[in-house]
Amino acid sequence: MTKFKRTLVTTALPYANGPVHIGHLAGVYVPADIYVRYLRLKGEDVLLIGGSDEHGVPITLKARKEGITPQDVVDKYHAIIKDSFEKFGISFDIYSRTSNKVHYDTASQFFRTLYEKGEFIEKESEQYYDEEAKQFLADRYITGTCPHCHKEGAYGDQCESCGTSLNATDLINPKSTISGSVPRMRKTKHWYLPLDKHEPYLRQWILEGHKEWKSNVYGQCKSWIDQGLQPRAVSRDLDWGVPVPVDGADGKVLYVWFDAPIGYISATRELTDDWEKYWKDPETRLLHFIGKDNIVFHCIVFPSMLKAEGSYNLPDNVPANEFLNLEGDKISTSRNWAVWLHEYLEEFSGQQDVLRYVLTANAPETKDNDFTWKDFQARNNNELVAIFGNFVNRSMVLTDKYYGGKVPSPAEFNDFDRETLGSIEGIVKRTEEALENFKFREAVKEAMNLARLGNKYLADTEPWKLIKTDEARVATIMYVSLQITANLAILTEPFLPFTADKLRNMLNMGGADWSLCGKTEILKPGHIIAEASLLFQKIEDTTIQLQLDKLAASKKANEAEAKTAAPARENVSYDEFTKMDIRTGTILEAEKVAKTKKLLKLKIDTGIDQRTVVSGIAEYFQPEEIIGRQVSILVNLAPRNIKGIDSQGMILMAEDADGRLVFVSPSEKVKNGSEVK
RNA sequence: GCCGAGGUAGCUCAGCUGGUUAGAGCGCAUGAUUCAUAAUCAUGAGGUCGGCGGUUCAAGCCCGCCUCUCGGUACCA
Repeated sequence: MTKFKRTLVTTALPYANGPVHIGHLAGVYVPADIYVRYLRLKGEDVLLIGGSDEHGVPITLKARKEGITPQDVVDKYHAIIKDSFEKFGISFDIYSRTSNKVHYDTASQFFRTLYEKGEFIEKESEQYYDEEAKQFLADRYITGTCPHCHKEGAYGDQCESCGTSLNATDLINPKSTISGSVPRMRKTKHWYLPLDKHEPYLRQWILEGHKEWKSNVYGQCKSWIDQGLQPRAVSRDLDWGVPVPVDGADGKVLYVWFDAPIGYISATRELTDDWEKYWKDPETRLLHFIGKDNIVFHCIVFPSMLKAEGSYNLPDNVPANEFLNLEGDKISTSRNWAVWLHEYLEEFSGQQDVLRYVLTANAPETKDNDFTWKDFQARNNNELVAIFGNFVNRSMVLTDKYYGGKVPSPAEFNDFDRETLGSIEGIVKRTEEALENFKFREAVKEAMNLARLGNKYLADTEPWKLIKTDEARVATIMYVSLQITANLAILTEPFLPFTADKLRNMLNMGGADWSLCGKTEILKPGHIIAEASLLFQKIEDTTIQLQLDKLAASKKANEAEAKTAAPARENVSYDEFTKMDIRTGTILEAEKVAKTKKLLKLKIDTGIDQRTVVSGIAEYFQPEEIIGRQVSILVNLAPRNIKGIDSQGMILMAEDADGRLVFVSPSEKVKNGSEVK
């Protein structure tokens, strides 16, 4: 750390098509905020940069669906997100957005520099074009029948029914969602960033130069680099985003992944004229706080961009976290399985620090973690209330009772006093060390140990007994207790800023100064402290139950939705139907296709012949259990080679709401080759 | 299948380059205590460190095989 004079911390830009939830907070913003607050308290030069990511196709889709403009969508969510962060005390130096003019300028300029340096490859490819709307169609703008499960309404990039990721060109009967017309293939030109060109550098820089990165980050990078990097398109045919700033690029914008990380730079520019010092001076340390889904962008792609540009620093570390689950299930925006920050702020008004604490103590630092309301309650009641809040309250109430709220003059310290005061420094040191290594879970636990120390000190010295016999001794005890309390008011500031602030007010001690941390005469004898009020409140079972009920309702709504059958497809004529030759057949042999997860190779007696069919059912059936089974098979489907095997036909399956596959078979045994009609 | 990250006490997690009886917090039990939001403090119970095999004087840590979870990737006619 000594080689750096200042630090620039960026936080992943939340996508402005919805509000933010506890997963965002736990993985990125709370750890970044803790880190930055700590550095600031130490008087270091540090900036915390954030902003909303406001481009990309999902936002345009959402706008279309709601009949408003993309700008309306991002305005709405940017405001909600920004407000949530502010209220949770995420101390951004700036929280900006990528629809700003500064960002357009910065991103264009960045693109132009790379363009002029010849850092891009130009490639032409064929893509769907909507002739009515006169625009190219992003994958998401195309719907059609899924080539896998044959459900209608699959998107060009993914079928939501079977979950398969698709190429738009694979869709059967593609349709533009913009005009409803049938799109045509048309040539289009795009620019690509040749990541492969940067591979040797990345290999050296990360795999040799940054072995200290977290194992999840390092391993992920190694995996990507070893798999071989491909050129990545940096532009798209779309009208929402930063226009590609070269001639002949009408209707093209920067692809969102290229545009978004430049948002970090734009935001810094917007904040200060001195921005280059933070981005280009090698004595500045660049840190990206992100979730694990962003590792490849921040460790491979963005550094390649910065390297290609030539004048920027590359990140010194990328402390990425894993994911937070909620009550055992993946957090999901679309399924409304989340604790939304704007809702928490209303339902737990004034209790931001409780959530900050729980998310820090249980942060997904090394693996995915689970957030449960029961744990939330327990940590509040047993740790914040019982250990921290209680100790502070005890020392202050006793001081008030015995000394009218005035810090007493200590008599001589005995060994136990000295030992207690002496161990403060160690706690501070261990907290600092954990913080500097991005081990926030450990850091907050260590900070809480200071309150534990206080409770033990009081229990062992028992001033409430001594007050009757040895007043001088009590003065010393209260003095020591108050010094611990004062230390807590500084030490907990990065984690629990609202509480620490309240505590410092109670102690009349002004702003936090980290250099006092570990000192044992922060509050001088005679100093007047204010009246004690409780730092934390107990959370009752009923409050927790309310939250659990809310989640249960969400789950129920999801289930109801899953039960609704998809609407019927477009009518077909009888002739069209009879083109499909479906027969009954019997499975003679079955074996797993090597090196695949889902595929079984089946030999079917169709009554006409014996043929081989590859079927994606291995996740639901063991080969031996289906031999002899009668099935329905589409026998005149054009053959296709899958994993080196010619598959001649398709077994018909019914898919249950949970994705489980079930054979569609005759209810009684019939002759093989019987027609299904 | 391949790549990556994990699998350590009921729960959440530490365990440095392999080295004495494997640790912490919460929960649980018992005792102490009453200044404090029935909070606190002490003590204790509880683990074949995912499984099997190997290297070593010595393995949670190294090697091989297997298994489960999460992520990436291939595959689903």
